[in-house]
Amino acid sequence: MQYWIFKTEPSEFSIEDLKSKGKSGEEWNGIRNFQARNFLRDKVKSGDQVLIYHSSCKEIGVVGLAEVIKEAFIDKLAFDSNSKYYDEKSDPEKPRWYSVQIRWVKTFDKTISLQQIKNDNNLKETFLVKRSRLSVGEINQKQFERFLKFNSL
DNA sequence: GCCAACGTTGGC
DNA sequence: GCCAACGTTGGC
Repeated sequence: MQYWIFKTEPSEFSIEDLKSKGKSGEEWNGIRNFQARNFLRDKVKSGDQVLIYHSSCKEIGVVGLAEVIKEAFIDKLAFDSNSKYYDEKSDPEKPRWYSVQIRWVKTFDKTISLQQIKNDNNLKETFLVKRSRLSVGEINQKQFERFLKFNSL
């Protein structure tokens, strides 16, 4: 079991949008950063736990939990010239970008704010603080449990 | 809306 | 393969 944080702008796609997709979940697509892509393509596995983080919004922070229900598959938006995620350099014979499927598990009662994360000795070591441009990143079990504990406080 | 940080591109 | 220029992210 591995633990991840996926970032999203709630004005584009929020945890409530994910919740509305129900058990079949939603494709996590549009990731256009190579390191994040490598995680999605090579490391993220079915059953992995995913914390959802809202960025570029009023209440920045970790807002809930999801889980992976389908491992890496090709992100077809890269081939759609009408999509904002179109990438002319992605060759259908040799796809560049990948998605995974996740489904909503729970929405936290209260957002765990970036400020709280920065103030926590354990959580301040996460990529949310250290590598703020990365949109998909791994956290360890201890950090994951710390997030859940924050929620239950 | 500003701007610092930083990932990506492309010329050499 | 270096690195300057460029574009984007994301907190404030």
